[in-house]
Amino acid sequence: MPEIRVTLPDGTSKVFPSGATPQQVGESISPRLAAASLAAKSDGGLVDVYRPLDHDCTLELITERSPDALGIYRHTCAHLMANAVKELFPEAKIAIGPVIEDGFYYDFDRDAPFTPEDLERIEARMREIIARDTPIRRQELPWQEAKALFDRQQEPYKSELAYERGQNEPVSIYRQGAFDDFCRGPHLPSTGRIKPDTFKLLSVAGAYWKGDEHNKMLQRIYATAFLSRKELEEHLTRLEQAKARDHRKLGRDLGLFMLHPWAPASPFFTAKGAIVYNELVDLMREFYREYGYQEVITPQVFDVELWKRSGHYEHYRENMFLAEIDEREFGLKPMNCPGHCLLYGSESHSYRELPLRIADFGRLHRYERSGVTQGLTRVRSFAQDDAHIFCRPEQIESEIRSLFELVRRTYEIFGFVDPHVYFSTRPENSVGSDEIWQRAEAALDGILKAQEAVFTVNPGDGAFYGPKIDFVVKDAIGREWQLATIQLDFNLPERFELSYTGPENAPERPVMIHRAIMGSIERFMGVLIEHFAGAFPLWLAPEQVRLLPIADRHVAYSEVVASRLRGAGLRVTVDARPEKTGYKVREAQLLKIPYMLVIGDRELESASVSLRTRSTGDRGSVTVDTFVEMALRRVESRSLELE
RNA sequence: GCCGAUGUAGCUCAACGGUAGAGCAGCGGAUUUGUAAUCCGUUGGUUGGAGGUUCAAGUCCUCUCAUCGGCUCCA
Repeated sequence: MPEIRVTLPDGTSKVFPSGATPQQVGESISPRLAAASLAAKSDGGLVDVYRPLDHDCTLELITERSPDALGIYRHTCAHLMANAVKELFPEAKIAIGPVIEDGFYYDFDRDAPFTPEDLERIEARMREIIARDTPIRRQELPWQEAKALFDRQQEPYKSELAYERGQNEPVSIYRQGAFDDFCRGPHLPSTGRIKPDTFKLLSVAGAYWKGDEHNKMLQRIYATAFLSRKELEEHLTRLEQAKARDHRKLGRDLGLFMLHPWAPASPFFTAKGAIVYNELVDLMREFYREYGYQEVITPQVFDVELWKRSGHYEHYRENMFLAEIDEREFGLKPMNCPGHCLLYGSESHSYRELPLRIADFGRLHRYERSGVTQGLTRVRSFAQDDAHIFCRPEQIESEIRSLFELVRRTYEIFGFVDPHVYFSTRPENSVGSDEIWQRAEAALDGILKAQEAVFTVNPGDGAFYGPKIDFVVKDAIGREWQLATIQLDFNLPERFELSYTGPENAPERPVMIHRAIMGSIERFMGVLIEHFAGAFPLWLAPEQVRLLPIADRHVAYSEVVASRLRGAGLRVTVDARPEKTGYKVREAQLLKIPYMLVIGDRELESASVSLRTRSTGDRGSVTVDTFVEMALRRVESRSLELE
């Protein structure tokens, strides 16, 4: 009998008869290891524990401790769920069921929708199938046979997949009892290996077959699973906590913004919310002074001639608010760039003026399809910390380098330390010469590498007019939000025939850099609310200090202190209601007001205040001067700390 | 836009097809209070909107609007 040599992770190797399984290899090391193995990794590829090994190879048994374990476990859970659905609803057709970041899902085609009660039944049936401890077995077969099998089972989606995948690779199916699934594997060796209290079905959602909106909409069941009950519970707790810092809930509870059905997806900022909003804008204005930007104000409504010239009428019209007035068609601006091109083009420019950095906080309106809008993070009416830099090609690199610094410095203030960077390169359908694209991409690439930034390349995902860099941060619920964007544009200057006079006294074409650091102020604020769970750093807090006089006789002194603080530029209120201190403290805490100053007889006598911070509670007595000095220092440095 | 869910007082939630309610908030009064809820009283609603079924609709049906979870989209 032929023999094979199996090399283990510790470097040792053993000889086994050909056809030995990872399971058997494991048993030769330790029966406990074999029993704990979910799957195995051989020559870098994942295999089932019962898959015969037929040549010399490396082998690593995958236990729960392995990083590959969770994915395999979840994938087997997905099959288990589909198995249960088919038993309960034989008419449902199975589509695909992949593992995702926090769990897995499975798509089904069925006329009747799945109800929450159905989910409970499915979960219960999954546990029954676990109790049966049905073996799960892999079978490799020619794609024609796989397709024929699924045709017999009237599973059109699986049949289609078998046909498509079979053209390029060998195919396999996994069978557990009467349930067959088209799958690459590997899987746990039996349904009994899933622990019955480690998964949970979460929700039902519509999803198009193959993600194409022209295809049929299927029903997707989202679920999650972990290797232990404890981890599952921790995950569910995290979801609960995320809900508590949802900016839509906090926005209402803290009185920051509201929405009205008559202005769908267009937030109203209250006086408090507007304070936060304007502090964000002021921060950018401060940077603009330092970085040499000039701020402009441009119109909201333009004749569509502008949008035809810019290309928006052709490429962006479905996202624009259009209106016909006086037999003329107008469009509300969705972006500032075309307006800035008109501004640039309205006078002649010398190369000596460049780079020209034109900033604009103008309101933008984009018609977002109903169903895609969300709180502050996806809206129809918003402003960006938008700017367009008109420069010479050789200035691109230093401008972008400086933008990187600006992004880093801005995000640092909020404690966003690791935005993910995406670099999108030239798409198929693009404008501009090869030479200038190469230069643009090389510049971006060089800068990214020089920054030692970790970045992901999205080949061919750039704008048609130039490559772009996006910065993405994660919010409290793990959703990723694109904030900053930097785009190189050779197209609009061409379309608007922009020029400047070069050193040779000849007209030259400027390059445009579109850039936003916060992105949309609305979205940025939404992300910030979640990031801080509503507890804004002092400089952003709408109400920075609340004075809490203990009794009526302390109110007058409290007003004196309040005037002193207001005079120093702090945002202060006095809670003079005849309530107990505990009541006032509770309310101030719930509003996440950074500082509470309790004022009673002792403070009155010593011209002091008793300081309480929202984060650490009672800090004892300080003089008013000491408090003002400390608070101002925190505001001016935009500190994230309160003391 | 598509699939599904939800919509009752400012907020959180009740109400079998049979008289729309509670707590908190608000308002009035009492209380003068030392670091997360003092007590009493009280206002508040075209049950998102429009139709329909029924003796009777918050409840059932149709349409519509908004929001939520996804899909698609997201220069």
